[in-house]
Amino acid sequence: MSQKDAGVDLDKSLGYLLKEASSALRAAMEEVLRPLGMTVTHYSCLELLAQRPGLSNSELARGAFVTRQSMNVLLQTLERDGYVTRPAAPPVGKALPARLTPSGRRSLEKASAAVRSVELRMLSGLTEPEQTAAFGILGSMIHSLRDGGDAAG
Amino acid sequence: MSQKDAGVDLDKSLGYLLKEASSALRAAMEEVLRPLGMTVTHYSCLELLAQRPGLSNSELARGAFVTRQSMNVLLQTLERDGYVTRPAAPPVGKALPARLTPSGRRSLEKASAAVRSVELRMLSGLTEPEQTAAFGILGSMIHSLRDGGDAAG
DNA sequence: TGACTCATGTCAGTATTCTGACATACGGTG
DNA sequence: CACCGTATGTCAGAATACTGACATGAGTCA
Repeated sequence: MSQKDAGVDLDKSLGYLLKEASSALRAAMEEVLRPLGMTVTHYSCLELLAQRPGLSNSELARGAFVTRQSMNVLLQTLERDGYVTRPAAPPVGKALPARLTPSGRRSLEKASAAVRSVELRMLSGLTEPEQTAAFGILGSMIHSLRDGGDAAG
Repeated sequence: MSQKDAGVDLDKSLGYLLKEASSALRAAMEEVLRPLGMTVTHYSCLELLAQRPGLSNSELARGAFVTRQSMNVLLQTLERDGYVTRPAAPPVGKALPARLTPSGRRSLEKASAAVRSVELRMLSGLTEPEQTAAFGILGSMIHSLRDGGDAAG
């Protein structure tokens, strides 16, 4: 009731829009990943590993925006299912470098294609200059949020 | 190891950046909301209610990007703590219109100021034209994601 | 060498959210 | 009036992620 016809002049703050966009992206990714039996975090881990082989559990966790503990649970599943391998003993320190197996790489290929289609759809409404601008804008927002605004010149 | 000095040329896809920005924003919000004993979803619900009094549980859920079930749990807590009121019986249909109590409104004021400071910090790295562009860009991305790209002219 | 700090992996418990399912209430249609 | 599709609130169970805490390994410094 009053969902589509009401003006919905809610916040329309950039923060709300950002959350809305992120939510829409996640939903779209889940939709195309589900038929492949993969979750977004699942995919993120594999993609991270493909681009930077040998990442440790903690590094993977940071890259996927989850805790070490959550990523560890996921890695155990991926390892059990044969998508990822980790040495029995750490080569140095405590960090166990993870790597994709051929099976993991194959699985990632399909998922990667699916996700790419979502990203292309997301970009389809933007002009090239807008796409370039989006990179800079999001980058600036992240930087300001992390370093504390304009204080960290 | 190799976290700050490595190039981190990861995806750098717009999707990843969007997730990164959203994650940074959420973390920043949690940080300023925690001293007030509030979570992000908690705050979102109150803010939604302030701007659109009488929203139902389902409508609030959509606005906060969670399920009806999750929002219902939250609403019960907010009701118990005296921040929100709902009539015992639905005036029409099954939807129970929720409203902020004076206590809820007071609580929201502080939270709102805190969140606003975060949003200002996020915007501090952007020029005015960039801020305007950000609205349009995020809006376009959401639209394309929801309606299926350029197919829905 | 010994103490200190930091990062990592891991265990345990908790919290939050989600999926599935059901009954109810409104609106449209025959 | 009866039927059907949609939307809502709600209950129950499962999945997921988080916080807290601990021991280990590496680097630094006296």
